Amino acid sequence: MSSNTSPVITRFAPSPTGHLHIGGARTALFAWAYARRHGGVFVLRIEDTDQARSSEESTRGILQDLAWLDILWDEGPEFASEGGKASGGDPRGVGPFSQSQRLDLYNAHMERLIDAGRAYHAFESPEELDEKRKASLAAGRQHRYDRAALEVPEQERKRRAAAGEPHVVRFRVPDGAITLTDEVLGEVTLAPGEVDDFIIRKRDGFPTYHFAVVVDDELMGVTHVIRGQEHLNNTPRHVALQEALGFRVPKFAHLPLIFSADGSKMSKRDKDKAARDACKRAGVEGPPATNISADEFAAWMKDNKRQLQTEQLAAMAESMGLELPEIDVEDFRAAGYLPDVVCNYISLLGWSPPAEAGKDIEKFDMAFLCKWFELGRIGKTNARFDRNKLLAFNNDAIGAMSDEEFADRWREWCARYEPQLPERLGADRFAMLAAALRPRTKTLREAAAGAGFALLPDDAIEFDAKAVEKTLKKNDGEGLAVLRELKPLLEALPTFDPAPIHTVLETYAAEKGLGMGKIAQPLRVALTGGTVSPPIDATVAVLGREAVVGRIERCVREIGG
RNA sequence: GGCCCCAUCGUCUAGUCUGGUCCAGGACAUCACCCUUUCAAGGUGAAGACACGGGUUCGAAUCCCGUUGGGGUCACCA
Repeated sequence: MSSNTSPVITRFAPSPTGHLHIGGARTALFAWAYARRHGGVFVLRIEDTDQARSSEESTRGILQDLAWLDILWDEGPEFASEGGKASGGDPRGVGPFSQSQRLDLYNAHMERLIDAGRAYHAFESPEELDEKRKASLAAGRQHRYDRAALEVPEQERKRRAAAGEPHVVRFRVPDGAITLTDEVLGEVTLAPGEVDDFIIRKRDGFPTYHFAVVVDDELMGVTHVIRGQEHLNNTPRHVALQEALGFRVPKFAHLPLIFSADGSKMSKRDKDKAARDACKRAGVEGPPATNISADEFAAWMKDNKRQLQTEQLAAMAESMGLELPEIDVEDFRAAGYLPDVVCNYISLLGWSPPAEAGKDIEKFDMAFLCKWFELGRIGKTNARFDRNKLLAFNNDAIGAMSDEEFADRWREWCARYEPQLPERLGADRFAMLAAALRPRTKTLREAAAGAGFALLPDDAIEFDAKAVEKTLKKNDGEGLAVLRELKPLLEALPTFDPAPIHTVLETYAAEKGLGMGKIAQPLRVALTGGTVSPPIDATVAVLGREAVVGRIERCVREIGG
């Protein structure tokens, strides 16, 4: 970086009121990439000024999700990820990074504003304001705060506030139009009177978002504010505040929003919707999970706006065999997507690499993103999230891996979501299965599902009726005959590895003048109960001699009668 | 509803700023065929868009205006 330009400082500032949403992840990714590209600093700040909704647990979850995506912050809460990489810290001494710990800082600047007459105490109750709002609405007027508090003389306002009377602090918004320049959208102007005297300190003494953001961005030296477009209308407030406080005005870049496939804004509600629709389709009348009360369920079914807890929805989905749409970063992790693929895909939502980077490049890694990311190439139009494309990318990434790497990644996934799977399989069979499954699996979860046949006890295999008919009974039971002849051949094999198994099957097929399909399919049904499994030699090898012989015997006995 | 933002294949997008090289390129999805030991994957090919209407210009996807459509936002939430 040249020495005459100030370093780039970006930040991601989530409020810890829930899980990290995939849209939030993209915001973080862009802010991170921009800082990386310019050799700058990426700060993580926790916006927990809403005491009622913020939680420590959410904060931990968000840090974990970011670390999983490998979006690591230079400054912010200290965190050691599972991979052992440390993040956070405060080399410049601009912390703490939780707003709830910065109250003194906010109050100091707030007092300056009040003393300068740019902000004032207001004593109306929330109920009072609510009534005024309703009255405006009923009269068909746009509601704006009427500055009623200013009718109380200044000295009296200060006296009452000092005496401890409950109050808020409002910013006295300057009269003129407010214009800001956005790096993505260009100039945006709000006419005079569009912004009213908004609250900057709540009754509970905490600053509102608007105030805290402005103070923190200044104190932390943030040069580029990168955030979602839903904040665009807030930005004039921030600019007005920055000017009143004598702060630098950072550059702004408002990102287009991410929508669900149906065109609505992607939100946790999508899960409620999917679950509710499923309940309606199935005609469910009582709560399908134990962590939901009957009343709660009934109210939720009736009211499309009502939301259940993530855990409740998960329990419901589990009991109904339902797949909820992925919304949170954690959802994608659980669904078996690779973090680098998720980053690759979401970076394409609203951004594309420049031509200098290469022609029509879509698949790239984090280093590429950091090398080429620029605000000027962020689009203005909202994007729909296309799970199919993400899935295709994930599939391609898995396809490009070595068997060993896939096994490692799958093992890590299993440790979190299916810990019994590698334990019961053992290292050798796990590796063998991983190699067999890798070319035909799109997600790590899918691989786990495909491993089911190897996990079941031999006598628990359920033979699919259609498969039995088609591959075993048809043509006077030619499939069963194959099984009977194959059993001793397989049993006699000196080593039970894919290669010799393959040779035996091929030799047998040649002798009988049969196609591989006539042999592999009956065997597959006998061993797995169905017609879908990894290549037959791998399927046989993974199960091992004992299980193979046992399963064939049982199949012949039960189907052959 | 007020205000603000946006508008290229079904979807994500390249191209728009610096009009002509664009009868618009890529990717995902779709369809067809090939391959095949199931399921996938893979290969080849096809179909598919400049929202509409006015300007400006020799020439507009690209510039201007309007219409329509979509979205965001209107809290003592962030």
